[in-house]
Amino acid sequence: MPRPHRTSTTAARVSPARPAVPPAEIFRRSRRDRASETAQDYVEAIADLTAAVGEARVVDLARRLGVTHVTVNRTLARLKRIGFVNTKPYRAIFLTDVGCKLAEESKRRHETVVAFLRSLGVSEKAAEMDAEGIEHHVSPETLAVFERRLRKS
Amino acid sequence: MPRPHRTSTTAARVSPARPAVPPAEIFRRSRRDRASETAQDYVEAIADLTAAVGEARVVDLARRLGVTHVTVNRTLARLKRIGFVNTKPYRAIFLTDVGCKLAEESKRRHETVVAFLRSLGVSEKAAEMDAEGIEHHVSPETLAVFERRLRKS
DNA sequence: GGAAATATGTAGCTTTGACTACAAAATTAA
DNA sequence: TTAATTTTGTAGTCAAAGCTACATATTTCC
Repeated sequence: MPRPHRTSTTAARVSPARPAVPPAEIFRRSRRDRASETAQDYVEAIADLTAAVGEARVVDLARRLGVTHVTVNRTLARLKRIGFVNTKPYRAIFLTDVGCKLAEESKRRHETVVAFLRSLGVSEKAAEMDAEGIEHHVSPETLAVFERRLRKS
Repeated sequence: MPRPHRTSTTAARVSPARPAVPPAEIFRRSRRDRASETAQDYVEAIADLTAAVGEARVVDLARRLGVTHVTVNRTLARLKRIGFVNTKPYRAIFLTDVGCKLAEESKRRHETVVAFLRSLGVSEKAAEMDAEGIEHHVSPETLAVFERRLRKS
């Protein structure tokens, strides 16, 4: 016979554990972040390409992001629906004002994270690699701490 | 009339840009990381619960992770398929040796990231929140840097 | 101008992770 | 020993992000 059931409340009380930071909330935020990661990667790539070669096109994005052009198309459709980009069939992709703002924020965050890691002695390669994942999970508070540290060094 | 096409190679050459770290590779790794995040979150939660209350059960995991029990069930099926957990209907969930090892690594990484952020002056709440997302993207090199810094302080 | 090359688009499939609604098993309590 | 509660499981849906294969535009180049 299996072990006894415990009521929700009891179970919660039984594990007072350590620092006592909300439980599920943390994971919920983490998941929310994940949902916007793709959007940020795309608008950033679009901004970069536009700045570098004058326009962002599907193939360029596909190459840059390491996915097929089909995936790019599908994702762009979503970004258009959300209001981050403007697209017309067979034309270059443009950011909306909102998308542009997001791209700038993302870029700033990305650069801050890279610079911070570099300042700690992390290699350029690792800093770039890690930053790509980390940047999406850095809260304003932590970002401010990174920036302060950078100014000090 | 739309703009001229450029060949792949040309496009690549046109943007020598900054540090010159591979392009698509970075995003590919980032996506790979994302795929294993869930697994790590689950095995860590299972290990924690087992340590705290003697066993990990579906409802507990659901509460902890902030999802429904259905989601937990589906994910556990995948983790079982991959070989991280052992489950039997209506029984508690156990980690395999492999799952256990992963849980330990994850926990260590998590704690290191939290401690490192705290040492910089980030609040406990923000440190916990950010670490949950960040930990999955910290390379061994960067982790080592964090640890070295912690020992120094 | 027309053929070849390149880019873009569409159809259809897969996996993951999330959900609601409903059904069945196990535990607790009366 | 039932009845109520709680837990677990199952069916079926959805959206995101990935893919291959095929079709259509556009550009380039001879």
